Amino acid sequence: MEQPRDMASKLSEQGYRLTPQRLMILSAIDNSDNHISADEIYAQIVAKYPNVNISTVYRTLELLKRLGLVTETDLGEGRVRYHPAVKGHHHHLLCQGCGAIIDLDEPLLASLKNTLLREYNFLPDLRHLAILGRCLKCS
Amino acid sequence: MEQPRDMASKLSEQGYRLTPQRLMILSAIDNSDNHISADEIYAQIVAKYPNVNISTVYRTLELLKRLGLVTETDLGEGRVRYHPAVKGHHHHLLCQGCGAIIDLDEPLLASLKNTLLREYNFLPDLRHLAILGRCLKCS
DNA sequence: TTTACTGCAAATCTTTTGCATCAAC
DNA sequence: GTTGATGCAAAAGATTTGCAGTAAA
Repeated sequence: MEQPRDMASKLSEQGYRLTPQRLMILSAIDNSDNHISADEIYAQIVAKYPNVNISTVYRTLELLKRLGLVTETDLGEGRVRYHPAVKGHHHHLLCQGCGAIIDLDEPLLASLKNTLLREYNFLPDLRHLAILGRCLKCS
Repeated sequence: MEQPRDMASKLSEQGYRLTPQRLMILSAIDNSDNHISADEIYAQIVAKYPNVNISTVYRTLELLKRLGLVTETDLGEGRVRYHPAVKGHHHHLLCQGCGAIIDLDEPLLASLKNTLLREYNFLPDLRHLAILGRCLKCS
């Protein structure tokens, strides 16, 4: 199995410049346990490097998306969250009581995928699926 | 089976006023085949009644949501869509190629719901679920 | 040296809100 | 006549963009 090269190497391999801003954005994304939003990335960086701009964060996220290095998830919060594509695709259970985000394993939805293909001729992209509801504590 | 009374009657029964703006908003929602967004409702009304304001649309949608008369769906378009609750809950397949919205029947996801309950102690609210992907033509 | 990348400011887009007026009841 | 609903204008929050200067290669 090939060791996944890190995002910075992939950027420079493709001819994109490795600026300090990009490196900080990459590490913020990579170090985040949960999925991180643009302004969380920004806040984390501004703390150490006060004159980065949030538009740089958005432009970098746009680039990483285009290159398939990060994955975007819309949890219906009115903002979008990102996480590294190499960490694999998750499905998300978002508790509307306490806000907990539970990651779901990929195979669980395989049968749903098959059903949709078979009965609706629809090829779902389940990589960014988010399911809202309530966890045990909150229900 | 009780005949579902229309949204206007329910509003006035609950002591809310039936203004012409509200009636036009209600009929826009009710006549829309697909799920309709706030600015689509607004555009439709302004055509005939040029001095309605979009904030009235938002305030009415907020009210209808609170009363359970309309249902909100976030298809990840950066805006929210609405449809009458009496038309039942749908699950949505959104084709990212051609934009088609395919409605899915409720029972289809029953087994998913059961699995999430059993294995994750999570009670999903599947009423507003949207699944992105590609239809036969576009895949 | 070249030109991709950045910071800044301003624009966009959706949704929300304060406030004085207006109209449904 | 009351008070809830509206229009207007402005604010808010996320994201995008134009532009001139800067720095990675």
